[in-house]
Amino acid sequence: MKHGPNIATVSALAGDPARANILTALIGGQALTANELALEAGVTAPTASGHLARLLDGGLVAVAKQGRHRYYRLANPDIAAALESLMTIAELTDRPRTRLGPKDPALRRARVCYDHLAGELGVALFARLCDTNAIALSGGDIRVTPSGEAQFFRVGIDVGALRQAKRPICRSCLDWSERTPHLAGSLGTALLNHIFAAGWATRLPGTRIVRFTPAGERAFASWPAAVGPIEMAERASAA
Amino acid sequence: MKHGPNIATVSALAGDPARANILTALIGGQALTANELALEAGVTAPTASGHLARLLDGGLVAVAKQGRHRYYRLANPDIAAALESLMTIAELTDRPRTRLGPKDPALRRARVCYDHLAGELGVALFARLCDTNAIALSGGDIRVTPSGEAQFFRVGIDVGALRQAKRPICRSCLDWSERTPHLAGSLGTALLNHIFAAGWATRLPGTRIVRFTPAGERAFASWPAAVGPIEMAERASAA
DNA sequence: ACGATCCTTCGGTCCTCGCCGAAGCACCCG
DNA sequence: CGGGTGCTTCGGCGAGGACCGAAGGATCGT
Repeated sequence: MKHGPNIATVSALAGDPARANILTALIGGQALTANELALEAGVTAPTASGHLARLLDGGLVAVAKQGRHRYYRLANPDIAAALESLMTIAELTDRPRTRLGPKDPALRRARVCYDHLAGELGVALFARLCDTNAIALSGGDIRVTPSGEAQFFRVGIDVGALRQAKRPICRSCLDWSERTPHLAGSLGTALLNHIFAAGWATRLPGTRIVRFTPAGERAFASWPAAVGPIEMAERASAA
Repeated sequence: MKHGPNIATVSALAGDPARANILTALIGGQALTANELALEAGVTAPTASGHLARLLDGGLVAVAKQGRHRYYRLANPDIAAALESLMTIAELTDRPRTRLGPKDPALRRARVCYDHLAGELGVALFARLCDTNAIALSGGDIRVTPSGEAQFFRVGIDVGALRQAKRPICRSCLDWSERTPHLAGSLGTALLNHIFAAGWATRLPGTRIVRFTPAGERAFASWPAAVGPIEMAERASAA
């Protein structure tokens, strides 16, 4: 009567409002202390502590103690992806059609999804990478094409180096606000890091919101630049 | 302090063992009666009825009354996709490393995911379609290529007709046993229907298992169409 | 070494919710 | 129009667990 993995235990963990708030806060990607999470969840410290112990036991979060602080974070990027995927169906099924707060439009525009970019701009980036053939489907996984690798190299991202790590380079992550995928994986992380390093955007403290400067958004809109035929030839002959 | 859709309500619905069993049973794709679901969940009829009322209210399932029977089914294919995605992380985080029953290998081999094929063979099919350039990434969505459309047409699947419906043709769905996507959407449904119509496989009654005949599996292995020499050359030069 | 800060464990209260048996509708059949 | 079947509602029981205040480690600063 029951086959396959048991959904119930995991769902029950995410099913409590306080724990859901904690998990949602952690999608931001940065590790938070128990007190910060208690505040975020709207419960007292002891209550939050109990919840965190449960999440830890369930394998959804991990902890790193540093002095008298304990920094909690999601156990791995897949958890973030699953949570976003849960949000997509919550968005559909929630009865009180999501009373959207003032920050909501900004969240939908651009936000952090654990360690990569999500929202309209995240989805747009993904679409751009597809349209310029920088990435392509390959046997159920997403792959960086040779021309894409050259593109990324020109803007300072070394895909070859990313290949060393065991973590997947490209992974799709379903965007809850756009209902279409955006790019996760180590390449997604590298791209987001570049956006911050270039000063195109900053994080709104304490939220997942990514705020682009006007100039930054202009630069981002045609990034990474498509490789022209001349550069292609140069690069080919150089290699 | 809380932004975005509320995960908690949806997760709480899936967080009860009885309800989780009900939902898992419904991933099979066929609508089941309240009594069948009660049996599946291991609870009495009144209890199941209460759970179903809750799932209905939460928008996770839909019901169609037919005579004195009430047939319950998942509210839409996206729910099935989200549930499979939940299974992927349940598979990772569950403490008692998934005691696999006797049917488990068959489930992993090939199973129904609401209305399309999942498991090893489902993932293999998806990979084959990518490798033969029948489908490709396009702006965050999966698209049927012209050559793919011709391929499908040859085996009796009219993609043009599928385009009439508002339902997306291609959609990726994360496979919990393979941890890599397989094909959902109306094309995925059409492909699965073809598999049954051709007599290559049958459903094991009362389960999600799809049992291929030896001959059927051989035919399926190089389906829809072997790559012609011209396309092969194209791919070779591209790489 | 002392207080301050962060976090957890403990004890106790309260309430939600899962569960069943029995009764009540709704519908089909003879 | 009764009897049988499928499903739901009702009443009551019991357990799990969410919550907080207070107290107990652990660790830093001075």
